[in-house]
Order: sequence, then structure tokens, then C-alpha cells
Amino acid sequence: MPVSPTPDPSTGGPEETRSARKRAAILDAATTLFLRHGYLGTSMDEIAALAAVSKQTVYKHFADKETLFSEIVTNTVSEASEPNYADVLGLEDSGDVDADLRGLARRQLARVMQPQLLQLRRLVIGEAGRFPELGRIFYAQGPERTIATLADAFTRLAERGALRFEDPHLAAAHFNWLVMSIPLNEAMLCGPDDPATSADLNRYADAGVRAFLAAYGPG
Amino acid sequence: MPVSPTPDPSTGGPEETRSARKRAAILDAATTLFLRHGYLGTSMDEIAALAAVSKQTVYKHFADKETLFSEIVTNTVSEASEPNYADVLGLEDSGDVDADLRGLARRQLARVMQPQLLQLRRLVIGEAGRFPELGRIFYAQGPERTIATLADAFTRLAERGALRFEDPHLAAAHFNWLVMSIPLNEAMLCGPDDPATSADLNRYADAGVRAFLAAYGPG
Amino acid sequence: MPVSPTPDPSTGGPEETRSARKRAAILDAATTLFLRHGYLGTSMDEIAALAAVSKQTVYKHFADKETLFSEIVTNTVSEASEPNYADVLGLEDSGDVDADLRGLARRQLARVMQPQLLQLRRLVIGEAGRFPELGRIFYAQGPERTIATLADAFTRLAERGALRFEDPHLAAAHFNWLVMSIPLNEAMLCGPDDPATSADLNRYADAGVRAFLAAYGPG
Amino acid sequence: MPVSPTPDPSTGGPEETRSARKRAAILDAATTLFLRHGYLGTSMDEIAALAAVSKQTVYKHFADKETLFSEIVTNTVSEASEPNYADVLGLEDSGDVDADLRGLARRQLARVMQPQLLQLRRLVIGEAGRFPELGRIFYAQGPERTIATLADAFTRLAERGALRFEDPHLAAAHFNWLVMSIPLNEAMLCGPDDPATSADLNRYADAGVRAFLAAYGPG
DNA sequence: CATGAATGAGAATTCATTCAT
DNA sequence: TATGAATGAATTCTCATTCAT
Repeated sequence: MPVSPTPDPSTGGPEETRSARKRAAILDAATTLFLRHGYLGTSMDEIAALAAVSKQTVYKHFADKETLFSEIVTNTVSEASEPNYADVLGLEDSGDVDADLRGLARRQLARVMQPQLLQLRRLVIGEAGRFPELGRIFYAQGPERTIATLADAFTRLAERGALRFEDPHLAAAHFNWLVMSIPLNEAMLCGPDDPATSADLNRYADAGVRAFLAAYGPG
Repeated sequence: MPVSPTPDPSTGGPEETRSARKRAAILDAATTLFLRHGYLGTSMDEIAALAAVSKQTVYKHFADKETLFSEIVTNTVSEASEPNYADVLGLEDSGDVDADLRGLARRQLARVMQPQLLQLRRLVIGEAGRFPELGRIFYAQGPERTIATLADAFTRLAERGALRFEDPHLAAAHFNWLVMSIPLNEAMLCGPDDPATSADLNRYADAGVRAFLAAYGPG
Repeated sequence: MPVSPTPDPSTGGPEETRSARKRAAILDAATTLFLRHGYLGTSMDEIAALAAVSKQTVYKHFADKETLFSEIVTNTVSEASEPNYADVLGLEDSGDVDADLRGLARRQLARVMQPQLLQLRRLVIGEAGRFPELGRIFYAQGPERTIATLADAFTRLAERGALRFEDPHLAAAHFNWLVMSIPLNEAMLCGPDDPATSADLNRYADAGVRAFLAAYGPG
Repeated sequence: MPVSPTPDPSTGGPEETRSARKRAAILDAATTLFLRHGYLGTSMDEIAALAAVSKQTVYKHFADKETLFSEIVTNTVSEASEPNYADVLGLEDSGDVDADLRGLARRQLARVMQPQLLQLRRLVIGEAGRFPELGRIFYAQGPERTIATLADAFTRLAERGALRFEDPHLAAAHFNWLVMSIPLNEAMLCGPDDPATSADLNRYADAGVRAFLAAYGPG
């Protein structure tokens, strides 16, 4: 997740680039530390030290600690949620709904269960009191958007008789959580020390899809 | 959740009770503050002040902040998970599985969605890095135990033909999360400011049970 | 050094004895802790805990921490210096000065180098700034008194031609430090972790006596 | 002993020097206070205040109190022991051993009995429990090194017939302590309030040399 | 009389933020 | 512009001592 935009040194002017590089270094360092130790558990000193810049430079780029934290979480959430969203968008009816959904489920679950994304989710949940809007952003760009898009795709599938339901949004939500809930809830609570294997994850995804099709599948 | 044993001043001996009363006051205050502001966001001074007790007294009852926090979370988790567990234990086959499961689902969801329990779950998730064993305790006494017990009950129902599945534990987990995932995940992220109404909760419970029975019900 | 007077429970009245026993327990505990961790490094809480009495009891017996410390050091110094003094007092001319002095030197050195006495000396030296009179007491009851008494004994020996010197007090001091300085100074600085063996000590004592007799002996 | 490198403001570069100046001020202040009140008796607040520096600056230069203390004692011991060592190294046989040794003894004793060095010795002895390696450093750089060097010098003197002994190291140790023990031990215990006059010290030095030569001198 | 609680200060250390250089 | 220093308060935890019970 700590991904600096790596400004192209050949195109950018050297002065503007140096500043941008520092900014990226700060973001990288802060992301790493906030994910590891939380908001209060991370100090501006540590961030500056890990970014190898002076503290003043940090404050020149970010007004204060809250701003820095917000920006990081917002950016990271956007970046992390993008592939999941795109994957759902690209859902096509190949004629084999079962296979299509299983593939989607496996890919989505694998992405959601990336250690850094799990850690981000823990962070946002833990700071829901201090930064309520960050949780809402996470929710909106994550589950909400995914499920809404999935509902559209399901509606198309239902029109072709591949699925049957009354409320597409509800069906999409059930699909989503049938696939993800078991490993995600365990991961949230049991921490980064007991990661599930990807074979486990695939089994959970398959089982979720099977239950979903038993409930919402055709005939 | 901050429930002091409420020593009856008329029956309890006056000497043993004074110390116990102080201890309870400290636990109450600390629970309130930890739930509100998190582990690092709560100071021992604040706890002592809210408990109307000197800081020394706090340290005489609890070796340090970590001990106090652990004890609180452990106690609270135990107390909070008990009714849910008991409810699943008491699940009987009245002949109307649909109604039985809907009742169970509604009661369980209502309990899990209590604001203080949600806040405790956020706290434990947010501190999973600092206190890994607390998350494991929460998981073991909460979802894990409930689902295991539910699996036993489902096995009995399956023997009477009321349910059909291959893996009772998987079916129980799917039941649990079909009922809870939608509101619980939203609540985790969207914080204590947008609480779901209990009518909403009942609807989610009913919808979850309907999907569950469509997948795992008889015939 | 922590030696409680062990009051005889059969003779003493039970009430007076209980108080005396507590007092002795406090002195024992405080002596142990002061010797181990120094004056500032020892807390009244620890003393009360180790003595198994309440803090109030400590304050009932000793006005404050300084008083307790002074009393302990004074008592311990007196007790510890007594045998050394008595040994010098009993110095007789057996006709073999060499053997007499070597025996005295060995016994004295062995006593001075007892670990607890070394620790007491370190303590008194380290607190010379805070408790100047304790150092003076230690000096007066220790080296000063021993040397003065030794000077008397040497005077008698000189009258019989067994020793020769101008200033008996100077000769006594030289005797004392020729015997003790090497191991004592090393012990002071190198701490309680590298104790000298008693064979070493005897060698130092013998070597000191030999040098002393070479300088102050007859013919 | 609190001797800052006294950066010459006219020659030193202004930027490198500021930090170094602060560091020196901290060392000076800490040395003064540690010598005066001991390790536990000195607070970091006092040190910062006396150095006219913020507490942060102290902690940026020295990781913690123990580090600061160790560094100070180590530095001071090294500086203080140097002249004594050099003086012994320069011992030459002028033909008049008596005068040579008396001169050396007087100079050494005068240096060892400097109030600040006495205080340092008390400090190190008093903290032998908490900082055992500091005592060992003091011993190694002080008495041990001096005596070893003296033993070499005595060996040369013995070859010319100016001294006679079996064990040069033992002779050197006896010389050292015959000269120093009386005033040093008194000073250790009787504190900084009763300083010996330098006339006294010279008399002790002379008497020690006289006894030494009576034992180890020629003929 | 002896225990637990209170006190009120002070310990070491860290914090986010802002001046000077 | 970017660095070291300063700030001033807050952190956890401990202290010696004194009330109440």
C-alpha cells in the first residue's frame, strides 16, 4: 500500500520533483507506521525519521497529523477498492453462472484479504470514533459500491434467467457476505498473526457461491 | 456494559465492600472511557477522575494500564457473549423451523447490534495489533462459540428433516453471517452515529433467514 | 546483618513482644533493602511489604525515612565493628609477634570483607552527601577506633622491643591499611560480583604483615 | 571536572558548534548535579534547567538518564586518571630514590584528593550496585593502571639496586596505599566537609614513603 | 491499633507543534 | 527551504506521608 507515485525524474523539473519525492516519502512512511501502530501510536517524529525528512518538511506538506492521516486513509482506500470495483463491473454472462460467480468470488476475496487491506480496515474501524467520515468513505468505496454494482450485474443475469430474486441489492449483499464473512470476521479479530491460506480462501469462496446459488440460482 | 456488581450496602460487610466498591467504580469508569476513546486515547488520570478515586487506588487494584484494559475487555466480552450463547443453546424444534430461526435471528442480531457491544468490537479490532489475545478471546467467546453451538442444533434439526446440508458447521456459519453481516459491517465502519433502527434489524434478520432456508431448508 | 533480637516469647509479655517483633521485622526488612538498593532506591512501601506490616506501623515506629535509615546504619555499624575492636583489644604478646600479628590481620581482614559489611560501607560512602554524620560514625567506630586501640597495643609491644617506631598511631594506621587496602579498595569499586576468596585474603593479610614487620619490626 | 570543550566562538563554525555547545552544557550540568546529589537524587528536569536547555534537547543528545550518567562517569574517570598515570610513567631514577618517590607520592596524593575526584569516587562506589561496570572502569583506569605502571618503574629501580622486593606488583600496591590509604579512607567516609589540608597530605605522603623505604629500600 | 485510601507532588519520557537559523 | 532546538503540556507510574475506618 505504501506506494509512492515515483515521479519520473526525466520529465519533472528537478525542484518540483524533489518536493514531490519528499511528499511521497512522507506518505509512504506515514502509511506504513499508521497501519502498524495506529493513529495515536504513531508519532510525527517517527514519520519524519522513516521518511528521512525533517519534521518541518512534514508540516509543510500536511497541515497537521489529522490531515495527514485522513489523506493517507482516503488515498489508500480509493486505490485499494478500485480493482475490486472494476472486477465486478466486468462481470459478464459466459453462460456458466456458477463458474463466473466462483471466479469473481475467489478474486474478490483474495483481494479483500490482503494483509495490508485488512490492517487498513482494522485501522479505520478502530478510529471510527475519532474519524467517523473515514469509516463512511471506506464503506462507500468498499462494500457499498461493490454491492451496488453487483446488484446491477445480478439484475442483468436475472433477466437472462440465470438468477432469481426479488431485491437485487439484497441478493448482491448476501452474495458478498456469504463469500467474505467467515474469513473476514475471523481476520478482523484474530489479527495479522493467523493469516488464512489462499486454499482456505478459495474454499470459503466456493462454499459461499454454492450456498448463494442454492438460494438464488435458477430452478 | 459498565456494570458494577452493585454491592448491597445493607447485606454486604462494610469493610470488604469498600475496596470492592472502589474496584467496581474503577472498572466502570475505565470501561466507559476505553470504549469511548480507545486504549491510547484514555489516560489513567481520566479514569481515576471519573471513578472519583485517587490514581494510587487505581494502581493498587490494577498493576498497570494494560492489565486494566485486558481485564475489562475480557470481563465485558464474557458477559456480553453469554446471552447469545444461551439463546442458541435453548433452540428447540417447535415444528415451525422458519419461525424458530426467525425468532433466534432477530434476538441474536438485536443483541449483537447493541451500541456498547459494537463499540467493544471496534475497540478490540482496532487494538488487535497491540493486544492480539483479546481479539482471539472475543472471537472464541463470540462468533466461534455461537456458530459451534448452532451447528449442533442444526444437526438435530437435520436429523428431523427440517434442514439439509453436508457440513453443519458451514451451514451454521452461513446462517450467522446471512443474518448479521449487512448491518454489522455497516455499523463497524459507519460508526456509532448512524445506528440502524430495530425495524431495520428485524428486516435484515428475516431476509437472512429466508435466504438461509432457501439454500438449506427442506425440499 | 539483618538480625532481629528474636525476643523470647515465653518471657516477654505478649503485647509488648508483638510490637517489638514488628519493630524488628521492620528493621530487618529495611536493612536488607537499603543495603541492596540504597537510600533513594528503597521505598517505604517495599519495606512495609517485606516486613509484612502496614505502612502506618512503620511510621509508628520510625518518624520518617531518614530516621529509619539513620537508626539502621548506626545500629549495624555498631554491631559490625564490635568484634573487630574486641579482637584488637585482646592482642597479647605471645613471644611470636609475627604469628600474633598475622593471626590478627587475617581475622580482621576476613571480617571487614564480609559482603554485607562491604555493602554497608558502600552505602555509607554513597550517602556521605545526604547523611554526613553516618560516615563519621562509621569512621569513628571502624577504622579510627581500631587504629587507636591498635596503637595502644603496639606501644606495649614496642616497650618489649617487639616493634620500633616513633609514632604508634601512624604505625597502627600503616599496619591496618597494609593489610586491608588492596582487597578493600578493589571490593569497593568492583562491587559485590567479584568477591575475593578467603585464600586471597589470607595472602594479602600475610603480605601486609610482612611489609609491616620489614618496616617496623625489630632489628 | 565539569569542563566543556569551551568552543572558541571566534574560530569554531557557528552551525556545528551550536549543537556541540548545548551538548557540552548538558554534560556540565549533569556532571555537577550527579556529583552533588547522586544518580537517583538528580532529575532530568534539574539537569535541563541548569544547562539552560529544554528537556527535549537533553533527550535528543542522550537516550536516557542511564546513558547520560554512564557517559559522564566514563569521561570524567578517563580525564581524571590521565595525569596520575602520566606522572608514574615519567618516573626516573635521579639517584635520590627517596626524593623521587616523595615527590611522586605528594603529587599523586594531591591529585587523588581533589574534592571533585573524591566525590566521583563516592558516587561510583555508591552506585556500584546499579552500575557495576562503572566501578570496574574506575578501578581499571585508576588504581589498577597506576599500580601496574608503578610496578614497571619499581622493577627498573630494583635492577639498579635502589629497591628490593620479590613481587614488584605487590611492592607497588603497598607503596600506593601506604601513601594514600589514611587520608583517602577518611575522606571517603567523612565526606566533603572535613577536607584535609595539603600540609597534612604532604605529611601522609612522606610518612608513607618512609615506611615503604624502610620495608623495600636498599640496605 | 492497623489497614486501605487519599494526597499532592514529582519522577522519566514522549507528544504535536512552532521558532530561529 | 529545511534543520535543530524549544515549547509546554501530557503520558505512565512512584513517592513519602497522612487521614479515615
